[in-house]
Amino acid sequence: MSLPPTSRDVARIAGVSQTTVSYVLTGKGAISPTTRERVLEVADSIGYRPNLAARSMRTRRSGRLAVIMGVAFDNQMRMLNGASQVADEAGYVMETHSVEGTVEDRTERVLELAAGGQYEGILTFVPVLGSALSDGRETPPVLAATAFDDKMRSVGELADAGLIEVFVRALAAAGHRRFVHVAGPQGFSSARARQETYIAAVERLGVESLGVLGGEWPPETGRQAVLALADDAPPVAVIAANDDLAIGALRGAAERGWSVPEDLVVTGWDNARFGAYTLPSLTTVDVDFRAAGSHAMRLLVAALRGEEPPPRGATLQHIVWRESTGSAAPPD
Amino acid sequence: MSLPPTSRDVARIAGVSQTTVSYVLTGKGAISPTTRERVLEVADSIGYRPNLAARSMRTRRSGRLAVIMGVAFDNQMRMLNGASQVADEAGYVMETHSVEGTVEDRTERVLELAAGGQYEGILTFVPVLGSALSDGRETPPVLAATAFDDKMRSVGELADAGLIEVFVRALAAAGHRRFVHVAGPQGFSSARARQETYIAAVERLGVESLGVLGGEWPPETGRQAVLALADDAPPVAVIAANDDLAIGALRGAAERGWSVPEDLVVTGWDNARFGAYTLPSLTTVDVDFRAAGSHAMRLLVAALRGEEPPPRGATLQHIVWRESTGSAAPPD
DNA sequence: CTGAAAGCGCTTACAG
DNA sequence: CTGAAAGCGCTTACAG
Repeated sequence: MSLPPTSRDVARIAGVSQTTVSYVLTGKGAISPTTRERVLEVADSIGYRPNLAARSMRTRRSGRLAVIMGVAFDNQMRMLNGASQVADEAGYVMETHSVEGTVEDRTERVLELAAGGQYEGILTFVPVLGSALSDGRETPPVLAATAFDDKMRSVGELADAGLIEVFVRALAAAGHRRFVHVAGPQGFSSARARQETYIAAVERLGVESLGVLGGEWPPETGRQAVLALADDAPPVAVIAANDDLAIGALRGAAERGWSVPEDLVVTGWDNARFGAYTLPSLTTVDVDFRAAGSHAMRLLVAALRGEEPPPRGATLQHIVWRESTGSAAPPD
Repeated sequence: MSLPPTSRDVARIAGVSQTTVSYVLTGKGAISPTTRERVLEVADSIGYRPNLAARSMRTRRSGRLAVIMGVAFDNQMRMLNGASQVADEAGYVMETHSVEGTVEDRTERVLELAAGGQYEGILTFVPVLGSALSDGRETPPVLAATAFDDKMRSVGELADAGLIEVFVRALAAAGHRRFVHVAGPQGFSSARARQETYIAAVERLGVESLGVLGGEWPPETGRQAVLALADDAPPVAVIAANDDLAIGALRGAAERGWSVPEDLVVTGWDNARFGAYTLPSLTTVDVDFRAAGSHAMRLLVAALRGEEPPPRGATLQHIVWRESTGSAAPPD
């Protein structure tokens, strides 16, 4: 139960000053190879590891970046991967914090973290109030990697729902005249954007819409949406807000004896792992969450260095046409 | 770009000592309501927030717990939920760190975190060398919430593969005589345990095994495994190491014109969201990852308080029988 | 009820 | 090439 060794212990044992130990460990100063060797040996033998809190208090540099995550989104893992790699390459350690509660709770938590002096920069994957986000050269910078409502700044790629219109257009071109949207919860700007894009698209193309169903993310919602359709609904095109809803819709169709893609076609969103293996396989939108995470972290690192924000790079979304939409060809 | 306010700033503006500010903010000492009020007001007005690094250095208590995660496992999110809630209730802040690299890299990272002085306890969801784990009353305690190999201590529930034998037994009782296992990567003790349990079970029951295929987690591996079976393999029971492999197997069966559950039956593991909606729906093992996370965190909190480790509670796994195994009844 | 002072474990001018 | 000393922002005996 003894206390962990400090740099002072190393110094004493090695017969040098604390200064020398510090120089050896940080690689600064000019230390003779002999001394250096001895210090390293002692440090290793007594298992010395620097106390990061003390170091960061002194240097006002923690070398640490925080990512704020919600607790329930699988896709965050992929964004995390991308962000983590960029942070690594930039020489930062990235930590993640999970937050729950209301948007006010989450905002408060982010403010605490920002003021806690332990992070040089913060990236949030969950929505917080705009008041918590940086707009200038504040320290530490706080950036959001997701878009949820108009009060928040955001990198925004993930809320882009333009491909919904491409779905509707391509299916209309393939002869479909009747559509329905199975929406996600409207608290998510991604879900809202998809719904709005759907509504605008059916109107613009002059095809019939049986309306907007759903409103939650789980597959059961997709299943129920299809079970709720009128018996004479087919042929109908189901535009689902994500792949979970879409697989639920496939199941619902089978339960009603409707075959896909003859009676019903289905599109999803997210390119979940299972989508290529459903029966029939699922047409969807591949979202490069990893790239979204990378890009968000790159923005943070650029802000940290006072550099220009890097350009967006290639688009993060593209349609993956599979069996659930039959022969609806990509429009080109 | 000005520095954040310190407790010294608050003291100066409020016309009191730093001591008084500290007492007000920590709720210790006996401060008059008037003074208390004024300090709080000033602190709020200048947006003061305590520097946690300084506080923790002084108190040697950070109130913070770290969870170490790998980057690629969806199920971790659920474990995190459970752990987070327990930490919260126990009055700790929980942070997560993502680690990559070899087991040595990860071990080193855990050791750094343990020695960094910023956490009162550490829980790892990814395998690390046993040398990084606590066995006694070390500070901070480091516990593992997952079992990967014999060198590591672990809470272990997640590596329990006993239900594989229940699958084999129930399917044999329903008349199945030919089995095959689609394994996960053997670097995971969960995958290895399932494979070993499978091998022991087919042997004990005297049923035929077509062998062990697979060796990776993605659905494509499951599909390939079924495509690799001999034409005269059916009727065959496919015991897959997880649901991703199982949905791949379903797809492979369809591609070969084999119907499920007539020609082929399939079992999965994990109770993924999609499993109730595949065609046919998937028999699987529901794993209460949230409870596993809760329990692991409870163990950590108990260690922190010097209390006895809490008992395991109810089992975390149970079979969910669905369509992919036909009429194989649970052996109640 | 309040304050002066010490010290947590580091790093970094500065002096030699 | 090395060391003595100051100080990062807090908390906490201790004194009054």
